[in-house]
Amino acid sequence: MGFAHKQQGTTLSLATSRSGFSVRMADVGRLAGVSAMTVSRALRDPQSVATATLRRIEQSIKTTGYLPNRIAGSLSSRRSNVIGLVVPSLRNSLFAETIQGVADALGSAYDLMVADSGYALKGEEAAILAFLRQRVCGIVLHNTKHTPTARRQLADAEIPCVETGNLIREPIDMAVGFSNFSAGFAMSEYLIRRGYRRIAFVSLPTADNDRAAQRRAGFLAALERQQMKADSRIILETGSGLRGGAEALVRIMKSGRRCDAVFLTGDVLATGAVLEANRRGWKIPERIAIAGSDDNELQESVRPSITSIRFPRYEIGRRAGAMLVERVQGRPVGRAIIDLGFEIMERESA
Amino acid sequence: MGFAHKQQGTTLSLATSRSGFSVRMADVGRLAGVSAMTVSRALRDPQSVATATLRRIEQSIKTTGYLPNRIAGSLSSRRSNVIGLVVPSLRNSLFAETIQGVADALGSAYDLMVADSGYALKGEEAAILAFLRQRVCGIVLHNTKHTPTARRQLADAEIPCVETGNLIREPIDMAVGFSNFSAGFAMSEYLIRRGYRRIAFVSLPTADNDRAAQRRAGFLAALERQQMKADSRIILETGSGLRGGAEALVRIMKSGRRCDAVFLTGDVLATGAVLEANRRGWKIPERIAIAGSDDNELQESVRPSITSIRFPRYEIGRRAGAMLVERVQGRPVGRAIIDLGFEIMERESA
DNA sequence: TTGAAAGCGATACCAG
DNA sequence: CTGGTATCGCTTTCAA
Repeated sequence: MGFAHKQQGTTLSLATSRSGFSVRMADVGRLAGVSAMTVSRALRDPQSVATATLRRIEQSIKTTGYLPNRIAGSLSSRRSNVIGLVVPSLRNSLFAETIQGVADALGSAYDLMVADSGYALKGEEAAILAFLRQRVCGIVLHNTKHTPTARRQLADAEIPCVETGNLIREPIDMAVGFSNFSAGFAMSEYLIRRGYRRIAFVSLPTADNDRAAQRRAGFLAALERQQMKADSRIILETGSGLRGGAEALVRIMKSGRRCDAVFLTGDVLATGAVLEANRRGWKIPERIAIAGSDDNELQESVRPSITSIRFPRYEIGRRAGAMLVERVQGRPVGRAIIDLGFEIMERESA
Repeated sequence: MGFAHKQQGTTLSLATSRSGFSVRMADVGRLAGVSAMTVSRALRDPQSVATATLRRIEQSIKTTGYLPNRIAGSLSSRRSNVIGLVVPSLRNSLFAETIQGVADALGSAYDLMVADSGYALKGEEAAILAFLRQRVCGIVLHNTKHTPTARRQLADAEIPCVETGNLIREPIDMAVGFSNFSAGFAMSEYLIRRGYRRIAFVSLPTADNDRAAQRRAGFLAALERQQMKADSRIILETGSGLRGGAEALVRIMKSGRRCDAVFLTGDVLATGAVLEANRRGWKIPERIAIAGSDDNELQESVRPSITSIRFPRYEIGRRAGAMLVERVQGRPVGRAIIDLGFEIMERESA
């Protein structure tokens, strides 16, 4: 139900009748012998109030159990303290890292609203509109591809916005992330350096996934640079989850194509492949080497442990949140595009 | 920065000068030849407005790009459309399931604010206070243990509140979850039924974790019922993560105590134990059987696959969200305590 | 079916 | 250092 249900009497019998919920600034002030205005100041800039007054106000807040009404404050100041975050999915632990990073960066001064796009551009657009109606003071998007409407609304709103994940050249406002192209390129080079010559590539469907598409592009670019030609028969897309990785590996091994390594990028594909290889008795990396991405504790613990790319997802969230806060507070932010890079974790599988 | 930065002229040059952000209801009304009041009605209850008027208003909204200001609406109606959710951690995929469930239940009519308690009661209290300041219209807590202050504030606030997870007898308001005691009991009985006689128990530290404590209590109760006495030397607590499970298993195996099965409950402990057993060549379940909880895709895919308890975390979130919405909308909610149970997934490891 | 007036509970701005 | 007054943009309430 709504808030402030109690009767709104004009007098205030202290610390008894009302819950802190329906106490207003004026009530706190009355008890402290000052106006609501002074209470407001005391709360937001204690320095600007005489110490004696401040003490009385603090006491008054305690006895009344006053809880500031941020809705009123936001309306009045035309500025909320809520930040909105849109991720493709709330249940995916990849994004969970970033969410936690953003939350940590906000601290106690800002609150976090979240929504998932359901991996759909239209979903993201809807979430953005909902946030704008709530007059969030900043937005973090996990993605750099958006509908035209979303871009326009965001620009019109004139609130700071950070796009995270796949770095692009022309962010709406700010961006922090890494280059999927570089990541694909780097892993490809790593495998070549290790002596692998017939490398398969597996990703989630690239049609609606610019990250996967760019990693593949990077992968191919690295091959080309080494004068190696890609075998399109062992470049595939697969479903998500451990199963997706397992199936892809089987398809490759049964394809009849020569292949000494597989780079599976995205989600837990590589783990699925390793588990499947273990089940079938295919020796890793002797029979087939395996490399992955989106590193996590599991890839480190499974046997053989998986060589993979680590993306700084938590750090991305933190930086995004921090940049937003800086901007909201009017402080200038340095570079508007931050590349946090990635790291190749060398392990047993490749 | 804040919202509505543009100049607030009194006249409105259509669809040109202003962004939808600084268009107010009155502006929309003026263009449609009605008052702001009628626009408000059209938005919240289209039926109550003449169809011709409605059409003009819709048109006007489109051309002006009007975006309702929920802050003003909430202040005026003394009722927001934001729901607050507190989880121990945002990065843990266990809670991510519940978060997604809540978000899905809210649909597009409500927005979701999240905060993490950092696994601390004080942290939860702080998050609750922040939500109350934002005047959320309902709260979901992932946990049933709270500080006295938190309980009091929540009760005073008189907003609906759902506690999820470990079921308790006396919820602040509503509760949905499962019994950790029953879960521990059930798995214990399962193992006994399968013929195991010397069963070890591993959990995260129970000191600040009522769920773990209750699962252990359930485990012990089941042994007792079978006249089996527990061997306190193989009842341990361990750190979190795959490593925690691995270490616990090693401690048990090297303890010199007889032991034919281990029930590791919480997080990914069981998976860690299985991977460690594989590394050391301890045959599962012949040498040692292993059972877990918090089932996930991984436990199903690892070899041997892990027998474990599946908790309906997504469903819990959904129900919690749905109950909240019902209550916020003033509809009566049936039972205030819902037990969604759990399921034992029989697999190869025990 | 529609509108005018009076809030909602804070903050901005200007005085004192 | 403190207070009065006018908003902020919408909804409630009552009247037409």
